[in-house]
Amino acid sequence: MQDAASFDLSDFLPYLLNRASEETSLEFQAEYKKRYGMLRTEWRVLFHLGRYGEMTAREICDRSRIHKTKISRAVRALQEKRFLQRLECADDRRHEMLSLTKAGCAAYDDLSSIARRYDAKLSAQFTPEENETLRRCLQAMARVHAGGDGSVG
Amino acid sequence: MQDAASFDLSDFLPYLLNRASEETSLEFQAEYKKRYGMLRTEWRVLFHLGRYGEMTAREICDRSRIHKTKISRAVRALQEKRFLQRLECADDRRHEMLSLTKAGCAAYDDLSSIARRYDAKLSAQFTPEENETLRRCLQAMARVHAGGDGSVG
DNA sequence: CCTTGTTAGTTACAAAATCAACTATTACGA
DNA sequence: TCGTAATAGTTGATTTTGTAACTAACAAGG
Repeated sequence: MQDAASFDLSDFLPYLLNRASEETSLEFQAEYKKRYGMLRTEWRVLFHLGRYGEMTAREICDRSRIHKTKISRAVRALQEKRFLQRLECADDRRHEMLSLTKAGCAAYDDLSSIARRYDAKLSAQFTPEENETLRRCLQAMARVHAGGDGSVG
Repeated sequence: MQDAASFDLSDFLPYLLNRASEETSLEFQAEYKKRYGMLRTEWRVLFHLGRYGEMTAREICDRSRIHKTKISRAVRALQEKRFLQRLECADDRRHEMLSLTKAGCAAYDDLSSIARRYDAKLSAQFTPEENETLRRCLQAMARVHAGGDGSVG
């Protein structure tokens, strides 16, 4: 244990990331939980559909890196809440196009505006340069692909 | 959904943090899982004891912000793996002092050196300034207290 | 001392995540 | 066109977590 004396848990990036993630998630999680009874995966699926338009479960998987079983259950839960609808594709009946209902769009509008305000509040404690660096580093580690296209349809 | 068109999921800090956290955890998680059959909480408890010396479950709770039930279960699991031992305090029998066994220390040495190498690898993709900023921002959001004392005992 | 309150830690039960196996549909190659 | 493989998605069994209720030990006031 001697040579590790200089290594503190708060110096370990995965730990810091995890702690920051959990702290910042809590406050926002309360919103979609309390207001819509949503789970985290449900919120994410809702967000993907609201932000990027209709897509299949598979596409949400690829973009979000959430496992397909979680997606499957979240989709069903959102459907039961009448927030999304499924439309079987005629050309390949393995696919189902998912899209938000009116109620789903309303929930998305509501939650995404809360998200934006919360993000602004978090960012406010840092300078623009710090924010820029922070997000760049996080994106590098997260391997986020979500923005890398134009399929906003 | 119109006014949210400018708000991308990859701009949302809690999301980015969560994604970066999960990505970076995976690789390291594989180590303590594969080599010692440990869960994340077990690794953290091990780390706290290895790094900061013997302490009670309560102290680990306070430092790590992990819930006491998780600590309780992790402690039992580590004990069953013969990585830690409990010693009831004579003056207050509600407390138990936890400390690592020889095998626990060995596991800590092994894993913490892997952790340090992995951290170095992650950091290597950024400049020193970026790293400094990244860690400062993360610590601000994580409200990490772990380093704020001298009780290395 | 005996009630009331507090702290440390555990346990029980419900909710959720994970992993593997499964169905249904399409694609491809001999 | 028949058999094999691949893809999309679901379901079930097992783990893991979270919430809340619980036990045990101490503290403090009457």
